[in-house]
Amino acid sequence: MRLIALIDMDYFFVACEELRHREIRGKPAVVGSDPKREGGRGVVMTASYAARKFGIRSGMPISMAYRIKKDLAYVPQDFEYYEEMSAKVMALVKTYADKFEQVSIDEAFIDISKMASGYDEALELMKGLKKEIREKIGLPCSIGISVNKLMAKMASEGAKPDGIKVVKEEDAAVFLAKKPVGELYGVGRKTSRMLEEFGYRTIGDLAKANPVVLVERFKSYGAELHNSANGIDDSDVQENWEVKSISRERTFGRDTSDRHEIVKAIGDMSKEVGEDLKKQGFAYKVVTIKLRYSDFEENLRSRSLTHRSVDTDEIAQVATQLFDKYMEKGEELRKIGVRISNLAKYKGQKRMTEYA
DNA sequence: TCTGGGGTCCTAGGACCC
DNA sequence: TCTGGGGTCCTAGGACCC
Repeated sequence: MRLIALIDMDYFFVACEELRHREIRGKPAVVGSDPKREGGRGVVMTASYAARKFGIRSGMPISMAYRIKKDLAYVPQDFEYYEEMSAKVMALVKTYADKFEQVSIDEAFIDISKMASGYDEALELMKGLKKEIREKIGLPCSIGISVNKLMAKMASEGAKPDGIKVVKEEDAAVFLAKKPVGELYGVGRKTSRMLEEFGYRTIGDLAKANPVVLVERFKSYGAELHNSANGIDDSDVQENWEVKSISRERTFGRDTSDRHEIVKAIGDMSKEVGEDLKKQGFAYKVVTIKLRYSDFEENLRSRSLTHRSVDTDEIAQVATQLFDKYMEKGEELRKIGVRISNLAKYKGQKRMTEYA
């Protein structure tokens, strides 16, 4: 039997800010853009539990949060600081793992099949990890323990906030059955609406559904849905994960069609993308720009280079060419983005042609 | 209510080659 | 004159997650 845990940091960005701003501890606070800044565009990235009591949620427009509660503590995001804190947490988590996979800035799966011989030992082990994160770093987290990644993730949702939950293999079906389909990992708004239209309201409904019918209705995704609803997931904790793309995007303070302003933004973002590329030692092949217009219509335009490149100046050149070629004249842009992809490790000694 | 930024994975049509 | 498949790459878009 496998034993997998998901460590999920609680309200991570705000929790990090509470460490260095004692005055907001336990208070309603959010990390996100400044609602009083020009335009006031942006969303709540993280809300403290005290803020959630007022109905404030992450992803909510910051202007809406401001309407609900003007005297929230609005803290601007500081990703470098969160990355630093994340690295400290992840270093600790690794010491408790046979296998370790970081899935986001504040979440990681670990395989503890060898470190623990059963659910009880796994629970004791994770209590130790949780205590150490709290004492050495000062941050709260929630931990889910089960027999695969999917169930560990689902268990962690039930552990929040600041808890640990074990879901044994034999209890998985009951644990999932009554939850709405939208709570199943991998089911978002669109799919959950479609599922409900077909009459699948709970995860249990989906689990009992005929898989053949699900495949008819959702193609290959149908089979996956059926497995997930039954708590089945054979995927491994992936240790050697490599980044596949690097991107930056920026929303303008107000919509613009000013070429100078846009090209400047493309240049700035291309530079940042290029710096990341160098830091991580990759070569890239594809440059993509993302255009979001005033009406939220979004277009991607990309070009593949003939060879993999490490030339960071070329990112801005290609991105600007794409912009000039595809930007619809007279339209106003809300957001512009630059991405490089089709990455491969680049080792300085080798000649470029080997990466073609 | 009016909507960020960083990612991943999947699908699908067309081009091109054998 | 009309007709195959298979494989791979390119491009665009969509859904999802945190």
